[in-house]
Amino acid sequence: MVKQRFRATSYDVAEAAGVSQSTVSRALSGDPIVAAATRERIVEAARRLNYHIDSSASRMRSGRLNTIAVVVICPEDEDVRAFNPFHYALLGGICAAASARGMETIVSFQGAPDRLDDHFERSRRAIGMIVFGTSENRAAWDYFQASADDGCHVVCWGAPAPAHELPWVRADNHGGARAAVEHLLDHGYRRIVYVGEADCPQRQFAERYDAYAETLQAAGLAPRIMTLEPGLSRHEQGRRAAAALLEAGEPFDGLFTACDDIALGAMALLEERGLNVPGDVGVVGFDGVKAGQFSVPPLTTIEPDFAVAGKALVNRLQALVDGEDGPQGRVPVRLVVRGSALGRVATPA
Amino acid sequence: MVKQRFRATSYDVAEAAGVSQSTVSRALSGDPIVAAATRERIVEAARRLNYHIDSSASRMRSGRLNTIAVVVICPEDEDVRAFNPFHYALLGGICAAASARGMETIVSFQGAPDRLDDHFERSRRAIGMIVFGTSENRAAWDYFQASADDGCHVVCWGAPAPAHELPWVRADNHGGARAAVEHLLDHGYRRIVYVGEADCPQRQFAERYDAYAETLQAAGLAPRIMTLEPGLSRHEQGRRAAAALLEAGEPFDGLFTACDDIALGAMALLEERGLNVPGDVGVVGFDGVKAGQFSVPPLTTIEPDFAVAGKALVNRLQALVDGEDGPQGRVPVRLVVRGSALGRVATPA
DNA sequence: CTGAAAGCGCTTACAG
DNA sequence: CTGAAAGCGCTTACAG
Repeated sequence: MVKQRFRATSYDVAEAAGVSQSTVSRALSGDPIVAAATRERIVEAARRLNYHIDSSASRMRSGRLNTIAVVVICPEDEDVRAFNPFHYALLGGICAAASARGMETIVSFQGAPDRLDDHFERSRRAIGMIVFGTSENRAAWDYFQASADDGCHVVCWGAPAPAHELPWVRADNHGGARAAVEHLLDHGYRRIVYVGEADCPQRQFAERYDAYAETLQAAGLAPRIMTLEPGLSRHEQGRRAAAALLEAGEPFDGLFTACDDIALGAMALLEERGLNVPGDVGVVGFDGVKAGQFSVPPLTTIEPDFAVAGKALVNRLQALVDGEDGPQGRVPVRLVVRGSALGRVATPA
Repeated sequence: MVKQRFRATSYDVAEAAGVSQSTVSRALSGDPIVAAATRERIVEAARRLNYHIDSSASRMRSGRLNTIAVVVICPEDEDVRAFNPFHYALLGGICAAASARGMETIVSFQGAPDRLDDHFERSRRAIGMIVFGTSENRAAWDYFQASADDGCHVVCWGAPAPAHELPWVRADNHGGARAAVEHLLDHGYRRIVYVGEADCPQRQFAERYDAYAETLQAAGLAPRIMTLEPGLSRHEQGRRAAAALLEAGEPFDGLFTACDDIALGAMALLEERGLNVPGDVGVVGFDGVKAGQFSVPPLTTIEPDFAVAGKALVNRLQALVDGEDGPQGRVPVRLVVRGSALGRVATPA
């Protein structure tokens, strides 16, 4: 219970173990040249004195940083409540992957245009940055693109805008969208509309649309897109898109949406208007967010492997820092079948 | 686009500005004693050379750390997908509060018993730790309790076990639970059951139960509790509890649950069994998680102020480090009225 | 208001 | 296999 005021240095350990300070440093950094018996004495003395290597001193002398900065781009108002939970799962995957590689993660949530900050690498706090989050905050993405242009090491999830040339890691959007559409087709849905954007800052959405269109055409069916109203939450965009589809009058019986939040919004509106999901309309989302487990019906979705995504981002950043400009990364996805696209119910008329 | 190999030091800036290195250090650290004209020359030179203070060197020399470690306790299998989104919102609040105080946050997700780690403070990476997450991972909580006993500075959200004596910050569970129960009463519900635990490691749950019971008794009604099956997800616990209530046969028309995920599970089961929420049963949760916005009906809940919670935790940790053992913290909550407790529908019989 | 100098606690050639 | 010594890049008394 006693808080220690005294903090041991490597000199204290050296004295206690009867060796020089440099030998302590070698022993505790795992240098195999140190004799086993010597190492044992040193480790024991360090334990007794509750000694731990001072990270600042070690970093300064060695130049090795062993830290990654993770920047989560939020909406400009920085409201984290409304934030897409997909990004939180990705954050967890990145932190776990970094930890598995013996690296630490400095995490910052950035949104407000006047508070964007990329000092991490310049001040030698981190070897580089992993950036991800909402593609809506254009100012933030432009800012970190500028950081990269300026010599910082930046890797991102997604890569939002065509103009942005950041090294990226993405989901297998093609395979995922194909699996989603095939799932709908297999369950008898034929008039399947894509809800999202085909030509938008969020490149991943465009990839999902392309694979959707290809898969439908391969089945001899025509693609159809319902685009989103800008400036709204994904959920609200989904609601409005579904409403617009009903208003348009053109019949449809399936929705493949650019992300889960859009799907949840669309489902809610369809139910309100008296349509049954999946009996009248089948719905498949993309992201694997937790809320989809609890919706009524539970949402069938495409879920990226968050652990693999985290590893891929960390590896890519390390490679970039090491000067290897490796290939872009793709993260595998899987179809999570829940209740929202289990098949049409034949209705009279 | 050119990556700079050269990294300027304060000596380079000194030379460029025609002053000594110590003056550069003073000017850039904001020491007001430096003449305005000198400071200007220095700032300009630093900008030109793209100079930034080396964080390791600064920390080593000054001893000031300016970093907080944030430990998010996960389930032992470290599956971040199943993780309560409430904790993510709290994480965001903490990072924002730290940033507003000019501090950085090292974030780690810890779950597996053999990978628990509290080296942050010992190795001078951080001034202390803010710990929160699932109360189910007892081994992890015991571990960080031991860290605190051992002299580390630890502040937590909630404080899970009675045996744990960590400094904490908690929601205003009393006020929140009272508001929840009063909302149910105001909308005509009379047989209101608490779903959760009254006597459990999660102290916050106990506080919510106590206020629930008090409020009911003040209205001349009898409290009733339906406890949870251990070892399941909160959602599944909610389902089972609702099923058990139906089986018990004793009539009820309202549920106040210990957290939102329990409420969502309970609502799903009630709907499956043909009961209408809120027409037959009113439901109010606690946490303000996003999934509650999208459930059918949307979940009425008690939401803590995440920004205030983050600030309170950061302040409390700083005070602890400064040797001021201030009072425990309470974070205000607000009732978020959505659709799940809008009133009974009078049904025949 | 500014400069010369010491020193924070390590890692790592270099020498033996 | 181990030790003596230099030095990473700052901050901060001390002197002027």
